[in-house]
Amino acid sequence: MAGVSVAASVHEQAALRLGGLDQRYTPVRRALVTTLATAGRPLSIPEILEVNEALPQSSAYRNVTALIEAGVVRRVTGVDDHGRFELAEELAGHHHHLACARCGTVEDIVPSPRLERAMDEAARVVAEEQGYQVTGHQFDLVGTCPTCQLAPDAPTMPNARGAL
Amino acid sequence: MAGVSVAASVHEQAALRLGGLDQRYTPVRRALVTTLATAGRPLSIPEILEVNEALPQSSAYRNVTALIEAGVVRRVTGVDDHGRFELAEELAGHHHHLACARCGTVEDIVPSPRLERAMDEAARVVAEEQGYQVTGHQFDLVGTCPTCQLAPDAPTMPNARGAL
DNA sequence: GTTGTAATGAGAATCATTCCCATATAGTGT
DNA sequence: ACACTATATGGGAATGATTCTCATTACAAC
Repeated sequence: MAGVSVAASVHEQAALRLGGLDQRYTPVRRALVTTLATAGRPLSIPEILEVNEALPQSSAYRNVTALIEAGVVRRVTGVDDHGRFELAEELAGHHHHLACARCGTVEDIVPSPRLERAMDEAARVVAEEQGYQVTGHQFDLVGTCPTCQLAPDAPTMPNARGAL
Repeated sequence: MAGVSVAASVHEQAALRLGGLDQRYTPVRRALVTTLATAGRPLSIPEILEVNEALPQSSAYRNVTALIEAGVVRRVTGVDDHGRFELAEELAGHHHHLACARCGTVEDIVPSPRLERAMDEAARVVAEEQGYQVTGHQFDLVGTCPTCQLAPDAPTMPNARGAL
């Protein structure tokens, strides 16, 4: 556990999926995967750049996009407009999110199997009624995080425009 | 829109909530509320401008923001980055969304009471574990809409940028 | 009507994200 | 190792949505 404590399978999967598109698993991409894998929550590009100081913005965007196309990463939309990114569920496991309406932070949560089943079923039924082909669902909770609960009363933060 | 078949109570509520913040329920704001109320799905600013041709962009953004602050409108984030807007649940009723991963369109759906109850419960449990104060949830389905299913394979549609 | 406050609209400014392109690097075959 | 070709990189310019600025206008209360 010197530098990176990321399961080897994650990197293998990433390399494999990129390879399928004739794309390489370069150092920059490996760094991105490592960053996302160790974060435990979806990160925005600015947050990724904070962790990888030498990484140019354009490379971050370009490679996150490449990883998304390869199915290694997925984009999460939270309370604000910032794109946030996390490893695809096949690599990180299925889970949901808890977003703070004040500061915009998003955390991972794991729902009960029962709820999960109910949601899957509901998804199928409702979507088929509309003629959609369902490819996934998103169940996100919105609230106020412990930190922001303590803060006096910042007016719902600059970021957190009209969340639920 | 002429005859405007929007429940009077919606406008009353809007006026009331704006009034509470010393803000007026002006013609522009009324037009926005009417547009959103009759759409039946969340609209992006470009879409709103399409319906209200004479409306300047800056007024649209400014007033949507004002309506959000007054609790009349809420922002919805779908598959792409476009902000989409709809009437607050207190005015339009609680519901969820079905988003097309291709073109980004978002439709309203009404889930079963059973699922709704399960989600509320799960929300409470999970959030309390994390010390959050839950204020709401969001259950969105992602899929491919009937129209996009027919299209060969446009790579995530041009819509992702402009209006619908 | 006068006065004060809020609203409007046109355009400038901001900010995240994407695009462009010249250079660097990995992978492959020799 | 050598050359060759495709992909990746990074710096900066371009794009596009959203926000801000400000002079002007409309409304409400006096």
